Amino acid sequence: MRLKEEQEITEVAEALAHFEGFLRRRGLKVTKTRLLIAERALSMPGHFSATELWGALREQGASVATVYRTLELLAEAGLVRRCILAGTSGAIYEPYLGRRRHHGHLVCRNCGRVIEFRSQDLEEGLRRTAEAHGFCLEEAVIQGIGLCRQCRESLG
Amino acid sequence: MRLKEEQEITEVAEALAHFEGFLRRRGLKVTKTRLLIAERALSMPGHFSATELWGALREQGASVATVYRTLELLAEAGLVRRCILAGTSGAIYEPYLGRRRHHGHLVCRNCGRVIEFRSQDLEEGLRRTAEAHGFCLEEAVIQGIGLCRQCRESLG
DNA sequence: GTGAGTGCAAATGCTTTGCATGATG
DNA sequence: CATCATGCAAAGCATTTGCACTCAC
Repeated sequence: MRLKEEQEITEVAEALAHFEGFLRRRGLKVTKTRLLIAERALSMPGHFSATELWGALREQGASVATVYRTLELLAEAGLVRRCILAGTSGAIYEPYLGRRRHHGHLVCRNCGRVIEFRSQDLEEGLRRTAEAHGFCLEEAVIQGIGLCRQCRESLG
Repeated sequence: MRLKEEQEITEVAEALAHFEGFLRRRGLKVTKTRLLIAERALSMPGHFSATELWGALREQGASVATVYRTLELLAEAGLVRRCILAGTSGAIYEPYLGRRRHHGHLVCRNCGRVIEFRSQDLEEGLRRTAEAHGFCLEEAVIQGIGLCRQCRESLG
């Protein structure tokens, strides 16, 4: 069995290859900057904002504008997901690779903690509901807002 | 059986009473401006942005700042829900009264149409998942992004 | 009367855009 | 070598904040 770290590296590499294919299919250019941004974004350990990603890249010469433009492409390619957490005014993204797909979020409204859970069954239910409306489901957002165990106790 | 319109008026009136109680319980003041904004927000036919609501109120002298401040209170009182639709950069709200509670959204990524569906069963599933993590679920966001029937057909 | 609420305008922060320059196919 | 991508800086919005004035309690 491979180490978890190796798996992740492989996963990111595969995703980058996928991204290259996506760019070519759309007649877009495969540039160093795009690959740089994509790699950093896909290697992020969890949720991140565009500004945070930029912070991790600006020393390498990437501009905010390009970070935003590339995040959009990554989202369209399905490699990154834009998600919505409580209390944040800006957009938050997360890498959306194999092992990370099909999860939902439980966001604590008190401490901001985010708990991830497997959401395949709920997504399946949502898919059926969508079909009943003639709607073709491509992506599911399943999220709960409330209090995590700790805050539940500390707030009484 | 009462007319639908009458029901809605009653519903808004009840919600306003609830809001007053909420304000008093929190030691906040019941002001004309707050009630004005609340009434307009709760009477909105569907989803709206803070700016749209302000547009419907500015002639009556309410300022943007107060609209934002009051929307926050309404959300805390559970009378308005902040929801997340595709493609919008700003926050979108919706009245969240009796008949409208417990629904999810299917958002078409092509035309922007929003289909609402009853989500009680899915919410129940989410609640169980949350409990399993010791999380106390207060609000559920269940949403699908994809293509509506029309766009599915027209895009081939 | 007193403290909270409000309007106003300025500030902030995130995101997008226009344009000249540079890299890719 | 024609185009598309990039960086930079400026513009655009949505949202928040500071402050003097006003109103609910």
